[in-house]
Amino acid sequence: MGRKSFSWWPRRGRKRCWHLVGKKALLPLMNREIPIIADAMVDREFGTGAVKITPAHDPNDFEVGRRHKLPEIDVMTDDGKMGAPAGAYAGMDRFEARKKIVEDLKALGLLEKITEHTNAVGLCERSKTIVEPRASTQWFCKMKPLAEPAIAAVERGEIQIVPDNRREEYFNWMRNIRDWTLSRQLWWGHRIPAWYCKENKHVTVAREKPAKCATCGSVNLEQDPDVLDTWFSSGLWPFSTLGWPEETADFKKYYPTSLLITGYDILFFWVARMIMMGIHFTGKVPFRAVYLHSLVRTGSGEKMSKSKGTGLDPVALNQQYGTDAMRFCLASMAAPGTDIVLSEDKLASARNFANKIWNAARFLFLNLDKFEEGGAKLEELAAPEVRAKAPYAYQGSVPLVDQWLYSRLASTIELVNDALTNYRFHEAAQGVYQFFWGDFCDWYIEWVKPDLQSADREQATIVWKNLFAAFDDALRLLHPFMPFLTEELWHQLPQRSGGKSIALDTFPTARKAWAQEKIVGAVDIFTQIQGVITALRNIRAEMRLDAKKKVPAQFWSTAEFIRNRVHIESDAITRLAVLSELKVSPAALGQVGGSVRSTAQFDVRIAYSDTVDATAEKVRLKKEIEGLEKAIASKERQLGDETFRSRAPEKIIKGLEATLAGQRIELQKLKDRLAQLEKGS
RNA sequence: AGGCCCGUAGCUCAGUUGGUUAGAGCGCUACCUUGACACGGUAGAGGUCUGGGGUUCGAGUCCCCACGGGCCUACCA
Repeated sequence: MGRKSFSWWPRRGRKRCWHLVGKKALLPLMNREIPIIADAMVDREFGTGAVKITPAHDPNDFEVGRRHKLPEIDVMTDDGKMGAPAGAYAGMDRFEARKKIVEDLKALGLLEKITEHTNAVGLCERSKTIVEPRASTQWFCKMKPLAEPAIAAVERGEIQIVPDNRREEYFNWMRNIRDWTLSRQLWWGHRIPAWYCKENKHVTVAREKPAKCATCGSVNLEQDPDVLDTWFSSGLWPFSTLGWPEETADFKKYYPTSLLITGYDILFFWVARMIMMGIHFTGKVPFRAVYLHSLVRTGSGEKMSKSKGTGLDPVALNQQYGTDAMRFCLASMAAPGTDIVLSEDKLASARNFANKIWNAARFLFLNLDKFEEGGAKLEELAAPEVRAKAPYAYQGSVPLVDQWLYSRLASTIELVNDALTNYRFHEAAQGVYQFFWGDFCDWYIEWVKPDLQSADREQATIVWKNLFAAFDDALRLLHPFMPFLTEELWHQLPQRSGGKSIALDTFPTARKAWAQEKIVGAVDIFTQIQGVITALRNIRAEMRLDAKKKVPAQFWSTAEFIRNRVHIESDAITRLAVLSELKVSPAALGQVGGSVRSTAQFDVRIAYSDTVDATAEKVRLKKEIEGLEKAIASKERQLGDETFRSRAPEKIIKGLEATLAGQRIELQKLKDRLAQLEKGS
C-alpha cells in the first residue's frame, strides 16, 4: 500500500532473492526506482518475507530508513490528505486514495491477491479518529546522561522505592531509556522556546523571544508552534514550587523532601523524571522515598478512568457510607504491590466499623451520665493527667482484664507504629480494627459493664479511669484512618488546655510498662479464661439452649493457678457464659452426664444430659480426634528425625514438643469422652 | 514480542527474613428484636495454598517448567 519509495528485504528466500539486494525495483503507479535492501527487522516467517519500507510513515521503517540512508518522503498533508509527493493521488483524501490505489493496481494486473490482516491502528483517545504515523521534526531530550545518575541514586539507596519490586521496573526502564520527545501538538502548555527565521530556517533557542536570528540576523522570526510535554514541566515540580532557581528559604529548608506518594502507574511519567530533573538542576535527589500506592479499581476489576467513564464517584459513595468509611476501607486494603478492588460490600464493612465505634462511645457516655449522678466528674476520670497514670490498681493490683487490655493495647500500638513506618497501611488499619472491635468492644466493655455502676464507688472509679485511658489511645490510633469520627469523640473527653484537635495530640507510642504484663503471664491466663467462656458458649449452642437459660457448669484444671483465677473471675465468667453457677471442681471431672469441652489445660462441663445429642457429639469428637491424630503423627515423625533435631533451631523444637505434649493430653481426653459416650449408647 | 506482577476458603484479599494445627472481611449455617450497636451479638461450617518437578531436616513462602489471568512498553509485511 505504500505508494512512495523504497525497499525490500529478501531474507526468507535467501537463496532465491539474495542476488537482488543492491539492485533496484520499480515502484508501480509512481514509476519511481527504489532500492532493494536487507534488514534484520523483517520477520521472514510472515507472508512473503519481503516488505516495503516507508520511513516517513512507520516507526520501524523509520529506523530501517536511517540505517540504510533512505529518503523520508511524507506523502500526506496536515489535514490528512495526500500531498504533492503522492503524485497522481495528490489532493485526495487518504481513505479514498487507498481504495483508488487498489483499483489502479488491479487495472494494471499487478495485484496478485488480498488477504485479511489485523493491524494495530493508533486511535485518538478522545475523537477515536485514526492517527496516521508521519515523520516530522520534533525536539528531543537526550536521556542517557540524565538517567545514569538517577539510576545510581536509587542503587545507592539515596531514594527508597516502596514497594520494593518497583525498583526493578524502575531500573529496567531507566537502563533502556529512549530519548524523550518533548514536542506536543497541543494548544496549551509551555511553548517550546525555539524560533525559526523564515528565510533560512535557522533555529534560535532562548529564554526570551530573541530580537533576531542568531545565525543570519533575520528579524522575521516564528516560534515553534508545539508545546513541551506536560511531564517536562511536571518534572520540575519538586523544586520549582519552592522558588527555584532562586535559593529561597523554602528551597533550602524543604528540598529534598522526605516522601513522595503517587500511583505506581506514574513511576515513569513523573517520578523518574522528577528524579532526573532534580539531580540535573539542583545536584540533589528531590525526595528520600517514593511510596507507590495501589490503583483503585471498580468492583469488576477495571481501572478507573475519567475518559473511559469507568470511575466510581467518590462523592456519592462518601455520602452513602461516610468519608471515614471510605478512608478506612482504602487503607485497610492498601497492601503494597496489589490493586484495590473497591466494592460497596467493603465500604459497608468499614461503615459498620465506624458505627460500632460510635455506638460503643455512646454506651460509655450514657453510662457516665448515670455515674456522674453519684458525684463523679469526667475530669476526675478522664483528664489527661489521670489517663496518663493508667492502668489503675484496685485493692492492690491491676485487675486481670485491664492487664490483658493494656498489654493488647501496647502490642497494637507497636504494630500500628511499625506498620506505618514501613508503609504497611493495611496492617495498621487491620490492627486497630481488631483491637477496637475484637478486644475493646467484644471483651473489655462486656467484661466491665456491671462494674461501671458498681455500688463500690472506688471500684467503679478505677474501672472508668482505666476504660477512658484505653479508649483515648484507641481513638488516637484510629484517627489517621477515621479522622472525623475520632475528632468528634475525642472532644467529648476532657482535653489539655488548648487541645483544639485530636490531630494535634500525640500519636500513641509503645508503652513498655504495659507490655510487661504479658511477661508476668496475665495475658496468657486471660486468654485461657476467654477459652473457658468460649467453650461453655459452644456447649450451649450445641445443646441448643435458650440464650437466656442459665445452667450450672463445672470447671477443672490440673494447674492450680488457673483454678484459682477462674474462681476469682467466676462472676464475669458466669455472666458471659450465662450460667446459674460455676463450680471449680476439687478433682478431675467425673464422667457423668452433660456435655464436656476440653483443652490440654482445662475441662468444662454443662450438666444438662437430657439435651445432649449423643450422635452429633460423637461425630464431632471423631472429627476432632482424626485431626489431632494427624497433627500428632506429623510432629512425632518430625521430632523423631535426627537430622531435623540437629539442624532445626532450638526454639522450633521446644515449641513443637510443647504443642505435641498438649495435643496428646487433648487427644486422650477426647478418646475417653468418646469411649464413655459409646458405652452409654 | 519484551518487562513486571498475580493464581491461597463460595467472593475479595492478607500471610515481614522458609519453621509449631494457613488468617481476615463479606457471604453461608444455627440460635438471639439481651437497655450501646440487627450497620448488632454468640457459636459454627468451609482451604491437599493452579498443576508438575527441584533445593531443604522442613516450602503457601526459594528455583525451574507448564497452564491461567492482569498491567506497562512496543508492534507485525
